[in-house]
Amino acid sequence: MRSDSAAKIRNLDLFAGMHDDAFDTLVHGSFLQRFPQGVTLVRESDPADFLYVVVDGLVEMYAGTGARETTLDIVAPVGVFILAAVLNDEICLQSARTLEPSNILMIPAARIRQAMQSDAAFARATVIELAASYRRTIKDLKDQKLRTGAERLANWLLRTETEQGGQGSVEIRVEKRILASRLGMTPENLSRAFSALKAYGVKVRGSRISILDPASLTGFAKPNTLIDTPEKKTALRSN
Amino acid sequence: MRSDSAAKIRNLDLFAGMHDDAFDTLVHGSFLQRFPQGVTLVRESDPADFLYVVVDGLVEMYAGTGARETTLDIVAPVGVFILAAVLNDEICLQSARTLEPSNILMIPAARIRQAMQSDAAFARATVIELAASYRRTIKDLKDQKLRTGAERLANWLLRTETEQGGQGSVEIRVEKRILASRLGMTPENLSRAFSALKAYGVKVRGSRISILDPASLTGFAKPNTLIDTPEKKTALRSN
DNA sequence: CGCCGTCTTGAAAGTAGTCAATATATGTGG
DNA sequence: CCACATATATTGACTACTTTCAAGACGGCG
Repeated sequence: MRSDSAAKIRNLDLFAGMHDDAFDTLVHGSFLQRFPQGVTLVRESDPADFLYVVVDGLVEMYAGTGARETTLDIVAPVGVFILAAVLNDEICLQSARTLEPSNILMIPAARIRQAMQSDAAFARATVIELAASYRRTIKDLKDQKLRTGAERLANWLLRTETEQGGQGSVEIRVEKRILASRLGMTPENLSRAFSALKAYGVKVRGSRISILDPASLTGFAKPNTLIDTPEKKTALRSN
Repeated sequence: MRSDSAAKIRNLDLFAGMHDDAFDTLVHGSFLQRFPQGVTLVRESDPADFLYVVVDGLVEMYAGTGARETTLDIVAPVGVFILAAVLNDEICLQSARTLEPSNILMIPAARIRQAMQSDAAFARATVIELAASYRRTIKDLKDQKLRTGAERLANWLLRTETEQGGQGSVEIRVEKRILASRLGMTPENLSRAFSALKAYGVKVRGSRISILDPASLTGFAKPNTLIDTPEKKTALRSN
């Protein structure tokens, strides 16, 4: 593993408090591997044999039933996924595929569970990260149950604008059909939602969205602290 | 605290592995209190000062934005709620109110966090319970994003029939408007969903639902293992 | 009994999904 | 560099699903 990658991972909240030897044990059994775009890393109902860390790239978490399919999360560096399944030695509830060429660290599940036993700091960090991921999912559920598609989009735009530095515009980093799925709607419906937001000063040019009248958009979106405020810890996704 | 209540709590997966003295410390600072029906125990955006254990009764977890409101979970004995908020010392994302007269154990949040530090078995149990709760919420999110209202109801009926002993019928233990909210629909829509399920052998008489043709209902519901299978550990809810 | 809240049913409107056609990108090979 | 093939994005028409509003039915309780 290259040392900058190692440093990245070491600094993850999840691993930062670990003893050096426990961390070394974890990393020794692991693989850092490069995957091209569009590779399925995990399939739902697979046993969780590895904990995955997105070191570089972008990974989509998704799930389906027969015909329908939905995107549950998009994991950016440095993020973790299928932590919950690993900890409880259960099958995965979500599939994962790369949206870009990605560097992925794969840590054997058994080593993670072992580190939980042997390293108290790791156990505590895991609790904190797990709780944060859990709270993010509850927020997603509230977003889904309490808002219309256009409202979800409007609030996503406001959150993402802040996250991207508050420049009054948002760059969509994934295909719009994936954003649509993440927001719980069809691509057609996302297009229409963007059209509807024109009235509140939202202008679309390809993947670049301009927010010309933030006050107006906020008035429509009615953002809610208990849905739209990011959790303190951000470097984790799991299932 | 009465000794049967104490035993109940002691046997919760969350506390079962703890050392006796750590458990005693936890319980000593706690209150076991009886609340009438309809009492709000926690309001969303409150700081999480206590971990709550439902010893007897029934508690609704709900949340809202301005006008709209939705039920996120219904916690039965012996279940825990707002664990995630307690662990991360964050504000609650959900409100809680009693649906029945209930016995509730309130454990000061500081003691829980302290027990996390001092008792490794408790830390591990917390991870397992938290992961299970997290996975349940992901299942809820999938249920919500991938299914129509009638499908959610059909699958809920099949799951609940099994849970209640497989007698070919289901007893709804809460008001239908609360079930409707839990399933992500209006009361009117729940009524219509029940009507739609008549065609698959579902008969409604008050709160008693008969499943006359399980095969037919299953055919409509298309249950999915990755949504409808209960997590191994069940004695926990948190936020 | 009679009041009150819940539950059900109906009609209308709003919201979202499907299907089809067109437009816009993206990428490939000539 | 262009033409083409392919995939994504948008738009329109239609259908399906869901909510809202309103009225009536049912049921529990003083």
